[in-house]
Amino acid sequence: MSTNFKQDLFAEFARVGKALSNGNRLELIEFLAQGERSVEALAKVSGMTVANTSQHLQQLRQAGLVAARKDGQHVHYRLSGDDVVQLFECVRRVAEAHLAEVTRLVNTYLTVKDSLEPIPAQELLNRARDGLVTVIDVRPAEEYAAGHVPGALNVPLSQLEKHLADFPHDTEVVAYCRGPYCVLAYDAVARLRQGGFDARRLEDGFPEWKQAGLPIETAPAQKANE
Amino acid sequence: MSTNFKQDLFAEFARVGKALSNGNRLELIEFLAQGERSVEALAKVSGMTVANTSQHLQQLRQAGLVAARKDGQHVHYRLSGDDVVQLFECVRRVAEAHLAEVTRLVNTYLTVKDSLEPIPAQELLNRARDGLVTVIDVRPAEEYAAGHVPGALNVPLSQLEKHLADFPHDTEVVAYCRGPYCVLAYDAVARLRQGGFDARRLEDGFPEWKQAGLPIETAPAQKANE
DNA sequence: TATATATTCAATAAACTACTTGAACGAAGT
DNA sequence: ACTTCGTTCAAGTAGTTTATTGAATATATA
Repeated sequence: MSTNFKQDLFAEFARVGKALSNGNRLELIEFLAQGERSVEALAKVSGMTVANTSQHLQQLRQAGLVAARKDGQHVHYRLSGDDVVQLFECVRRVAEAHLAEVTRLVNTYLTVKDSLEPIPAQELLNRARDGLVTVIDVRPAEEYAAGHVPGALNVPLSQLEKHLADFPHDTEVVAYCRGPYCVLAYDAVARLRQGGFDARRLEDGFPEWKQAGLPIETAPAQKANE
Repeated sequence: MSTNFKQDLFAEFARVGKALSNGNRLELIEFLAQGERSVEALAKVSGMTVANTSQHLQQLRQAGLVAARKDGQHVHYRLSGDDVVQLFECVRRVAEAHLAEVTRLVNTYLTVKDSLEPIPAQELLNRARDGLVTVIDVRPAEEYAAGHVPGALNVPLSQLEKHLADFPHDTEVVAYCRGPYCVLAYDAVARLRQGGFDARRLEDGFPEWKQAGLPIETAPAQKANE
């Protein structure tokens, strides 16, 4: 009886693990870490069919990781708490630390990574206070609107080209996006450097920034495309 | 190509999730959080056959969560890092917070839980410094030897009865074991209270204590069964 | 060298998971 | 009432995981 308790309990814990056991679901979690999303938006961004996406969301919900809100004919999913972001980051950190294949992948695809010397969050915060740096958020406008680093300009990657002239050449430009493995910021920094800017990438992305308890801004403070 | 990177990467992360997707494996992780163990010991404690245990350990190893050391005819497994303990605790916390079934199970089996008012780790540390409390570690001797709360007496549950007379009636007695859902400390506190002692349970167990960065003692300081 | 012990490997059946397809449902707009 | 749209459900197939069993491997002991 008391021996069943533990097994039953751990079987419940395993439901959380099971929810994390599929790459597509992890990708959904990562997108949901940016904010609430409709099924369609999640399907589009993850490259799955809508039906397939719906089923995965169902599984995430049964494991308690996401919650749904119905609004008209749309259903908006969101992570059920900040602890889920933390859990995701825990998984990522363990995989980075102990799976050789992860480091191989990172080295293969992100060869630039080392040469770009990412800037730690705390350091960016200090410099931004002194106005020594221009911060740009290269995520889509909706993700920026849901929350961003204070004072950051929203310059979606697609519009970077247009706004190159707006950036100062005398201060450093720091770009960030969805997370440490989101390629948006990598591409942005590469382009900026090509244009002669002193550009760097923020270590990690917005969810990690928020998770670390650093200040955030939810109102769209500045738009680069005024 | 850059789109494959993310999928490949997340598929790797999912291997970690997959390792966590089975209750038996989670139980193995919990035991390994106490220290190194042989396959046989793990099989015994988890109630699985040795072959079955070996296979699950294999999977944990492929996911990078455990590492093995061969010593004569024994193979000793251990967690591959403290980050794995943290990951396990993350899973547990999320399950506790978002799965109704977990709270139901806890309320069904551990009805005593609320009435025992567990003592937080930091508070215990403060009181122990002032000698206001007797701390007992009710885990088996080998787990105690691998690390324990400084100054704690090792009184395995099986020997509690014998040593009841050794405990003081004028100071509080605090018991701890493997973790928040390990029943050893519950049983010990129940027995002690029955004997008229002022007994409480430490919130969480030894792995959580260690994980919190609190001081630990590895040499067997005091034995209750001298 | 023979034998016991600890662990892993291999083969199997039963159970489960992922993805696809097409239909069903319910809310909004015409 | 009818159509459209976003989402979910249901059924089917291919592939994967689990637990069991018995054999294989390797290390120590006699």
